[in-house]
Amino acid sequence: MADEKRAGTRLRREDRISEIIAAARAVITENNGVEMPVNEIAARLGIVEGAIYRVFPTKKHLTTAVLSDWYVEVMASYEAGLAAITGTRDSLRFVVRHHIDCIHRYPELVNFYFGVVRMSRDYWGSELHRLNARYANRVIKILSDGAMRGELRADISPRLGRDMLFGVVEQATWPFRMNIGTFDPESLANNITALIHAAYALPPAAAPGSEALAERLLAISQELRGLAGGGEP
Amino acid sequence: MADEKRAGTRLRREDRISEIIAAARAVITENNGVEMPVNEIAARLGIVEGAIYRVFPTKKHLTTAVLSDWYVEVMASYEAGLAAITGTRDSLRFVVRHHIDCIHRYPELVNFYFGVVRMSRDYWGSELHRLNARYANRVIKILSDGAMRGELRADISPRLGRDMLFGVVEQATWPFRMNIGTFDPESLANNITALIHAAYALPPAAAPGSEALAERLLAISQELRGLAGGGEP
Amino acid sequence: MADEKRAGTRLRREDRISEIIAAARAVITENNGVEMPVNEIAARLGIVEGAIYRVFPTKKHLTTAVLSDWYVEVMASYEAGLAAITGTRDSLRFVVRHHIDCIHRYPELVNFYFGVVRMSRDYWGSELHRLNARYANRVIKILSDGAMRGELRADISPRLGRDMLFGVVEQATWPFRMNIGTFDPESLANNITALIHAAYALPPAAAPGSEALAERLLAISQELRGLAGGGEP
Amino acid sequence: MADEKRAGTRLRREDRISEIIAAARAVITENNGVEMPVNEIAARLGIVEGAIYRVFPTKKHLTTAVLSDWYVEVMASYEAGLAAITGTRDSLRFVVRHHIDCIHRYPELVNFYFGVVRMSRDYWGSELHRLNARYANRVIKILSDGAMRGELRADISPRLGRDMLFGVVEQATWPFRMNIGTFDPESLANNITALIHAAYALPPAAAPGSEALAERLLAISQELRGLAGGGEP
DNA sequence: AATGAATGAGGATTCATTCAT
DNA sequence: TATGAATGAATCCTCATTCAT
Repeated sequence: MADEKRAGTRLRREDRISEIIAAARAVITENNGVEMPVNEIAARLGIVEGAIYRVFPTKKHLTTAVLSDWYVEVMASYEAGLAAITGTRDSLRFVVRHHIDCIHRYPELVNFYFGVVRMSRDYWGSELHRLNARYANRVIKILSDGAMRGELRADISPRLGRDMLFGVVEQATWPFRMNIGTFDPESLANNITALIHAAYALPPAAAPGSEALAERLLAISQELRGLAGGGEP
Repeated sequence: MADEKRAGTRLRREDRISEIIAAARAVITENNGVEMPVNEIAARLGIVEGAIYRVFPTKKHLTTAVLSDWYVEVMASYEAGLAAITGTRDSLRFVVRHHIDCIHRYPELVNFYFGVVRMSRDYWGSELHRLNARYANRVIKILSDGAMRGELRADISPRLGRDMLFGVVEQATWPFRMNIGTFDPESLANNITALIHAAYALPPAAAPGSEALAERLLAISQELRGLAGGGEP
Repeated sequence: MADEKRAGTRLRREDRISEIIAAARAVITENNGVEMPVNEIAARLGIVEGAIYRVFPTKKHLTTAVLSDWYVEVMASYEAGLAAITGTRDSLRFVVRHHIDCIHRYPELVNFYFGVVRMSRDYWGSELHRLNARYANRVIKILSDGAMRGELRADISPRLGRDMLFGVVEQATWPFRMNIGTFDPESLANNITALIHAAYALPPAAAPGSEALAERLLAISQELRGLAGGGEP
Repeated sequence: MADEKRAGTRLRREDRISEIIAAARAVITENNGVEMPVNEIAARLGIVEGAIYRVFPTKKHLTTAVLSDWYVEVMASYEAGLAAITGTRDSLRFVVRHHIDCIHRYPELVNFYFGVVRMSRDYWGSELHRLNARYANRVIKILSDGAMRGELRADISPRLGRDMLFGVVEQATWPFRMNIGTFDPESLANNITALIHAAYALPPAAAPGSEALAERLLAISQELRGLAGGGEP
């Protein structure tokens, strides 16, 4: 596991940073996202713990580095993908699918984020919190744009839609993240998208094609038919 | 913090158990649901740690006792309330409201449950997991009953609805649970209920007057066109 | 395991003593002779630990009671059996077989005796030590009687024979006592008896008919040769 | 007991390891081979317990290190000595003497080995068990070589001889190891060697000069003498 | 005579962080 | 600048024994 031979290799500061971050990520993965002991990171690199503290003054700094590094990676495809999509529903679907895929690929990092980082005292206002907001708030934008264009309901805050989206994904993938279940990304994404979209669809009262409307159109058409004096079908 | 005076009070086993559970709950609360050190519990009661281990063989046993005790408390009003409600939407609303109120009253216990217990290796299959399932699966029943009665869509698993409900509540109450925000239980419950209900409402495709209605409107419009005598395309 | 209902049954002191001893023995067995926690004894009887300390002032007293009780049991058949045997070899065989059978039936108690009791600071001079001496010294008697009758060598202390006998049995049954092997009492007893007997047999130098006998045979053969009148080499 | 002055001395890892092993050995000795508390080891070195765990992940690792280190020390003279000896009896004697000397020099370590290590659940198959087997099985080789050369009996497993040898030494040195007696290594070794050798000597039935045979030969020679009518001796 | 709650002195182990070299 | 040994404060847990009731 540890690379016993190369201990003490002198690296440029940047390389050492990336190396540590990569090792830390591996350690998180190994520990199922439950913990990230500094000594395991050092052991994995064949360096001593002190060497890590020379680069990262605190474990929290390292943690932040690891996760924001990961965010950068994840954000790239996320924002690029979103940029190429216009429709409301397609955008939602993209976000859902992207998030699900992300969990599918990095369940341990996600667990770490959910269980350790997000739970900590000073997460609020931290860099990671900002990154997460940037990630999550794209959903707010999609929903509020949809509302502005008259496609989606405007009576319920898009923030709640954001919470619903990430909440349902988090819950639905829990057995998988706990190693006691699996899921099919494709169908899960489809179903969640359908639910979110339906939840934010224009409410029945306003939608063309509600039952009441149908009745009224029917009535009108019969009246017209009567006016026209036309024969039976 | 500790009640220095009453150290050594001789209690009946049952009373000691309740006392320890209560103290443990207080310690969880004090620690914002992040941890529950045994020594703090003992200190709070003015007893030694060993006295706790005489009653609970393991910290996990104590944890389970604390949370299942809490579940019992919470379940009482939950199941009673549900029993008194019939309609799908009302039932949903009740669950949402009840869950939200529960978080509103016991944010630290909820944090503890989410961050510590549910994250642990052996939660799956534990007594707490069963209790939680009993709590959560009422939503599945509501949604599938609704589907069976033709009120709700049947094309998406009610399990996802359950995940959506608890997921959105968990997300939406996060700032409050982290002590950095507030929320209004009433309006949050209303909005979430509306979203869930809309999400599981019969989708346009299934409503009388979606495809079928479109066909009929087409036919009517053509008829009208005929009545009007016009010949343009 | 514990007899939950009968807690607090008021017993005559003697009955309580026997009960505790029996439970302690069972606890030792359950723990493979490694330990004998007082709380397990109490739990097994459905009484409290204090009740045990009312009868036995100290755990050591209880331990002694358990083992001397066992010794009494074992001694009965041991001394009766020995009384009925006269020959040196048969006596040895009886002791060996009896000891082996004892280990075969009570491996955990033997482990407890070997590993816990015999290792303790104050075993020397204790009641158990005396009992053990009484048990073991029968071998000394057998060997010294044999020596006095001229059947066995007298040049090596019979104490060493005793140590050899009990030592070899202890070693040879170790895998069985550790739950990682088995043994056949019959053949093991036979072999050990043979070894001990051979070890203490009159050594060639002392036996009528070793060196001396050889000399005499030589003389006789020469005499015979003379009688026969022959002259060949 | 603790060397208060030199606390915190910064040592090279290797030196620290040796130091800890040496201290652990001293602690075992101090405790008569009954226990080896980690805190006493740390106190003796003027370091904190954690410093020990940085080097030995587990108390069991430390224990193994201490004892295998000791084995190495003991093995050196053992195997060298054995290599220089050829005869069966001399080899036996060497092993017995070596083992006795070992107990004479390190009674507490031997106690620790017998009472703590060998009694533990996972001793079987451990490194120490292998080392011990290597040590003990030399006796098997000596005895089976002797049997193959026709010097020793082959009808009883040499394994039993090994058990007899180590068993009798363990028993015979017990009072010394318990600090309640002494012994003379030289004569003890001689006697034990004699016993073992006699035990495995070719059994009387096959040996020239058994008593019965001697009697019969005597009878025959007298008869012959009578027949010959020859004069008195 | 009996109960059983409570003690207290350990014991092994973990881990982020510091600091002498 | 880099090393890596050492820290120290926790943490969970055990168990023979005492003593108030």
